[in-house]
Amino acid sequence: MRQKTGDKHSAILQAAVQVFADQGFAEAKVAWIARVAGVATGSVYNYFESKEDLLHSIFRDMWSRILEALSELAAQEEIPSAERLERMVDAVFDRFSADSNLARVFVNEQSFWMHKWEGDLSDLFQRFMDLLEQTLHDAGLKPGMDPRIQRYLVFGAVRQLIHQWADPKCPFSRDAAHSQILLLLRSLTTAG
Amino acid sequence: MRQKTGDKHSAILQAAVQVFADQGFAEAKVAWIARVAGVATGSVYNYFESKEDLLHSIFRDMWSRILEALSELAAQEEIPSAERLERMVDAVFDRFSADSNLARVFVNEQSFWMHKWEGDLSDLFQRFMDLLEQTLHDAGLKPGMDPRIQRYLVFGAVRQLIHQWADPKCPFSRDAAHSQILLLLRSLTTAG
Amino acid sequence: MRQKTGDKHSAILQAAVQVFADQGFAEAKVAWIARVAGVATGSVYNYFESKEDLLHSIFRDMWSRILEALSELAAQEEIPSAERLERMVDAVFDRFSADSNLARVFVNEQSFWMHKWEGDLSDLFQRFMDLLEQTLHDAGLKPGMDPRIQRYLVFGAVRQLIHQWADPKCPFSRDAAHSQILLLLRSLTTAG
Amino acid sequence: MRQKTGDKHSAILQAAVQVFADQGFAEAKVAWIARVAGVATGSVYNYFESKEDLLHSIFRDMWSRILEALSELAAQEEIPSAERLERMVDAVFDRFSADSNLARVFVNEQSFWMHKWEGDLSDLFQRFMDLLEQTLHDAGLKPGMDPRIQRYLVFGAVRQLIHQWADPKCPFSRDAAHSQILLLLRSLTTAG
DNA sequence: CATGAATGAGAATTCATTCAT
DNA sequence: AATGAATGAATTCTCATTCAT
Repeated sequence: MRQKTGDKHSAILQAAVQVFADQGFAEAKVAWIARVAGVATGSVYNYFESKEDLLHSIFRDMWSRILEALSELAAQEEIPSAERLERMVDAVFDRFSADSNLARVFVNEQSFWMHKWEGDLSDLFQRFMDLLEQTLHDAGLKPGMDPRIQRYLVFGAVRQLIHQWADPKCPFSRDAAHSQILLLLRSLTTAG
Repeated sequence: MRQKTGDKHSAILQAAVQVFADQGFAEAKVAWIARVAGVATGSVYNYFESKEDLLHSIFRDMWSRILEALSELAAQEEIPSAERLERMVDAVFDRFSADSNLARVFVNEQSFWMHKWEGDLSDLFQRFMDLLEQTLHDAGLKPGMDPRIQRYLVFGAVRQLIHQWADPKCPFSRDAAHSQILLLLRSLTTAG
Repeated sequence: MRQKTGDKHSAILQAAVQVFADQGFAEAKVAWIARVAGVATGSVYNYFESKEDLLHSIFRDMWSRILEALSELAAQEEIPSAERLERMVDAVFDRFSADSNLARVFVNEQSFWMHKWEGDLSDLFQRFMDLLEQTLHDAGLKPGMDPRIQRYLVFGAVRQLIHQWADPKCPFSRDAAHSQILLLLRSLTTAG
Repeated sequence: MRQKTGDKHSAILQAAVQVFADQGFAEAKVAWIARVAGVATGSVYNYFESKEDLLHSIFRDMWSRILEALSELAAQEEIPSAERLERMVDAVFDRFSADSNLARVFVNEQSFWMHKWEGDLSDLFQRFMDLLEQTLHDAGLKPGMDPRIQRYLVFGAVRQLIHQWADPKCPFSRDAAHSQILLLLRSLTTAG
């Protein structure tokens, strides 16, 4: 049963997510990713430029999907802005809940590589942060709060919860994490 | 050319912080750290077991100092608990404000390595998180908020601010960052 | 310049024998072995675990072949036992006469490494010594001689002749060496 | 209690014998030899040129002492030549029985280094072999036996017994080894 | 496109030796 | 002579990447 071309591309990506999550990018071996994906080592290079490109693709896909979801949300003006904020966070949460390996890659590698790569990926992330800022602003932050800075606080808080949740030894449930982040969001807005 | 004077141990550690910050741990070369420290390559191994031990020592020193400062704070019962919380965050902030290279190492490497090392270092970090939880509890979180989870939100928020602040292109001042994190803390407590 | 043809496994082994013979195991460089074998340094590690594994493989092959020859001999019960003993020694002699580099590796490294490795290789050597003991016993040692000990004397004597013979400056011929060892064997047996 | 100068020299030599026996020359660390000898690393170089010189000194002392003993023996013309041969072997045996670490160094390193060093040490060994040849000749080898070659057989046989005996797992006693080598010697001479 | 053996640049680490004290 | 921290050359082994098939 031959795999279709498209399958191989994503099989490799998925394998890379798993191996990067387990070993970290630096320790991950391309040959091992290929093994996990069920292809030959050389085949990886038929689909990706390099090991680094693999990570880059993972991040690009990840942020593209997240942005796509968030852009839809942002367009739905009938939703109250406070609820839009919560739904944004939900969307991010959902993305990582669905794939704890991706969550671990995000947590471990994003800081370093997003800083190192100065290209399209930073733009994607920037758009995400801008959306978050706008939404925070619309939701009505408490007096004195600067959405340009608060967005980082919110992002950092969510990132850390994802970090904990992606750990198999995490003592609290996804739902508990989720409700606590909502409480934080509400306390930041005048409504809270 | 044999260097005898000076504290090589610290010189190497400091050089390592700088090089790890610039290149990332994986890309950092021991020979380059030695060069920066002004010692021979082999001398690094007179003071540290391995490149990884270098990073471990950096983290141990970092968390030891932070914990020391926080332990003092925690003991000062005459300070109102809400203020203690703010001072705790100040202490962490101060530690990294004083050394932006250390901040970058913290931001880029902590997640991965703290998970990989399961030893004394995790304990140190755990004690930090426990202190944070206790202080949040004492400060009086809003109804429904679980200090076991909120501590991660607070830690993540602070971590992210440090991340931004350590970036030379960061558009806001350390003071602005600081006042915004205080606003967040206050909004989490009933007082806010 | 990518070499595809030929048996790299053997080429590397053969090169290793030569280089180990010339430089000694400790002084031999893997890169040099690769050069002699006409392959890239890294290719050595496609076929062998380590430099030590290279030596181990040399010894395993050597003893396997010798044991194979001796086992055949031992099975031929129609040959008088005294002659079997001589033929055994011949077989060992032939093996090393055919490859003086192998002889030098045997002479220089066997004592140390056979003691250091406690695994399958020792078993192989043990079987060789047991065969020798049995053959000495069958050939009829002189009164008072213990085959459990005499086998070491015989082995040591043969080993030393190989040692001398493998030296380019050796003043006597292979045949002279051979006839002298036969005289010794005969003097050990009642027939002598 | 300060050590006298002479003590340090021999303390280092003795430590070197032990460490070379345990680890092999190549794996032995000068720093460890110094530790065992109870001196500083640098002190080794006050008494010896190099690590290799240490081994060289060990061999020179060893062969000097052996030759000294054998020369005495050779001079005692009142002793029957057959007995002189046996006493020669005894002397060699005694030397190594008294120091099993020295025996192991002899067994493991002599072949390689004696070949590598082409100087005074080879001469010493040569004189030993010449004495052995002369003694074998005097003792009266069986017809057809060439003392130029038989001396190697005898040397190799004795060397191998020393090898076995120096192994802690050796199943036979020193005395058994000794009596078996005497039986071999006797069978080589017409008297046997 | 698929394969996986071959490549070789690169880096952490070791350790014999030196030398300032 | 004694010390032991400092040195840096040297080497094994790794692994991302290539390319002949």
